[in-house]
Amino acid sequence: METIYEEHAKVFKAFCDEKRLRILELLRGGEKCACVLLEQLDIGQSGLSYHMKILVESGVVESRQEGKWTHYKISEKGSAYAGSLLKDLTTPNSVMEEYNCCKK
Amino acid sequence: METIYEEHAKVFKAFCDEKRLRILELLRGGEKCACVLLEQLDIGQSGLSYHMKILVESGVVESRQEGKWTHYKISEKGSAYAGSLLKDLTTPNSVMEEYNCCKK
DNA sequence: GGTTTATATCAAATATTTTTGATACGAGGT
DNA sequence: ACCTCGTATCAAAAATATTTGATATAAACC
Repeated sequence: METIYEEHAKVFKAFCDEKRLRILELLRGGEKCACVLLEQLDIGQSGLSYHMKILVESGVVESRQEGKWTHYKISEKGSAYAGSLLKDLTTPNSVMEEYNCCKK
Repeated sequence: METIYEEHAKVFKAFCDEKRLRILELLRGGEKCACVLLEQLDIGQSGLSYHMKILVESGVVESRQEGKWTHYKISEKGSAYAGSLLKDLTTPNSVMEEYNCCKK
């Protein structure tokens, strides 16, 4: 089992690595097959596979199999979820009472 | 010097760790002094300091010194920036031409 | 001046992530 | 069937991140 924190962290892992940000940048240009990503990035095949797995697991990227090729694109739904999660995580929670320990 | 990718990654590091997500959750309840965070979290003093530094550097949290105490709160501006950055990083870029190598 | 208290920084230990090369698997083509 | 090609997975190495305890710094109080 996974805590809710780990689950949330997984979403943002997509954006925490230079290589993955480069991949996302390429995918902003539209769906790409792994071979295109491979030739644009300074990265090996197994490395790409590793990062694509993290991206897909974050929900921000979705993959589509076509014969032996895998195509990747940014998931609108997943991105929207990440955005609204970020908003949730940073929006003041009015239910909780404000209190301070150490105001003199 | 830092690449734009590293700079962006830094922002989202705030959300990629369980401890930091817990801290953000506490800060959603309003500004907190480090001592309050320390007693709520299962974490040592230097560990808290380490995570707060990452949070502040991400821009999502801001700190305020008051005598010997440090108070932390979620930065509205920083959070908004993170949100819009996330949106940018996942929004299709119409300038770039779509192309695929391997459609048979 | 000293003492106490809150926080930051350092260095070492530990844990996690990323990279790399080898191998396995599965889909097409022959 | 075999061969090739694209991808995933594994295990080991390398790189980073996190935790921990010790020490340093700086503010407030005596």
